[in-house]
Amino acid sequence: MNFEITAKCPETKARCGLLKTSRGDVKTPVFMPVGTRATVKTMTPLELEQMGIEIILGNTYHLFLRPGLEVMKKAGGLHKFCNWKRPILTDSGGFQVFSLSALRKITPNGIEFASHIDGSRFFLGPVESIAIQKVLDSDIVMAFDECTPYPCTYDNAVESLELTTKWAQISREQPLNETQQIFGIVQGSVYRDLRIRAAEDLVKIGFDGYAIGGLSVGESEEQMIECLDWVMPVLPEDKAHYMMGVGYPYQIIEGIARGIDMFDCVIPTRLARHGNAFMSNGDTIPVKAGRYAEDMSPVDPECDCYTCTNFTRAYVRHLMNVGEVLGVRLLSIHNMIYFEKLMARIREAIRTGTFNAFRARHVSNMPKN
RNA sequence: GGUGGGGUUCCCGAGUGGCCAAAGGGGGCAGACUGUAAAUCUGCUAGCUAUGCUUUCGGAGGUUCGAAUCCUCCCCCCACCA
Repeated sequence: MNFEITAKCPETKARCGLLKTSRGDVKTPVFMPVGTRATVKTMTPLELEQMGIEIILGNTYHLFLRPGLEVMKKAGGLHKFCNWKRPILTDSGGFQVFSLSALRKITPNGIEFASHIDGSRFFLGPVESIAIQKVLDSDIVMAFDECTPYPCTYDNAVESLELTTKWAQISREQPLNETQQIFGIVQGSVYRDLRIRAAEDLVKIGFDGYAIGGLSVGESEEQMIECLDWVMPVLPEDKAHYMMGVGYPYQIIEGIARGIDMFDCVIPTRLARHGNAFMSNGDTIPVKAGRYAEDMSPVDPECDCYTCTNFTRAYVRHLMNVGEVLGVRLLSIHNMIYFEKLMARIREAIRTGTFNAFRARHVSNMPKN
């Protein structure tokens, strides 16, 4: 068993668990920082470890293009290359099918990409993606899927899902290193029957864990939650559930309430680079804005991270304003710790049976749309 | 002292008779960001009693229906020569 449930919320589907990998266990619910190009932008592995980060992401598409497989082989895999000793989950490149849609051509066996760097052509399908992830030697491999865009007609969603399911089967059949696990990805856009069928087909194939993809691509908050409500009852309870690409704190909390164990999102690091900081209640403030130019209070008065205990909003705003990299780093440190501590608080709330109350306190932060 | 070049909106800088409140940068301000083509992108940036009017292109005059653009004088800056 690669997943063990250690506590359950009496009122919701939330649970605490341990995701077991050969490079260590991961306490869930977990937020996984995104390290697309073999780095969680601006952060050192030591800093991440000290924050309590137990698993990060890497990306098949980006690492395949640069530095390329020869370098990865010579380095002895992604862990050694970037000196991260804890688990790594690699995304399959399926999201790039979505985000780089202008540069691709879909075929039955995969995607013909024009590299966003130099335009050179290459092919990425389930066979290629898994083979690359085998070289990367990530602990959790993701099946190669097509991240369906939104909006999407029913017919297009059917067509897309058929490919994703076929590719899931092929992905599952590819050889992996002994220590590697592989997760399947539920697509199906915002259509109930497609989402349910997608989940059922993946369960039939049988994966080490199950992800829900194709969310936070433009659909409403309600639609995102609805998809979880359709899919979660179909997924095996004793496997890890991963909500891909999500999200904001209130979205994470709602996901956990529905039985999600794993999340990843660029939000903490990207917003940091763009000058925004998370507050303890889940809101963000634009620290780089002129209104903070003379604000001598900490970025978040309730936070005890290195940034908040040593520097003022005025200083961070100044650094951002003049383009000093330290501003970006200080905000990245703060936002990363905010997310890690949010997850720790949630795990504690689940263990002590107070998760639903915790959740209620965060509901007010949900935007109305 | 002589010769040449130049002074433009917060800054740099384009414009050399009407399509100019004046390109483009920068700076400033606001917003966006969800399995990272993102330390990025978008919008606004003279004033007003606002489908129009007022002030603005070193200063003062002038030519013209009309001037940032042409003419005269003045002030200042830069380069080279003495």
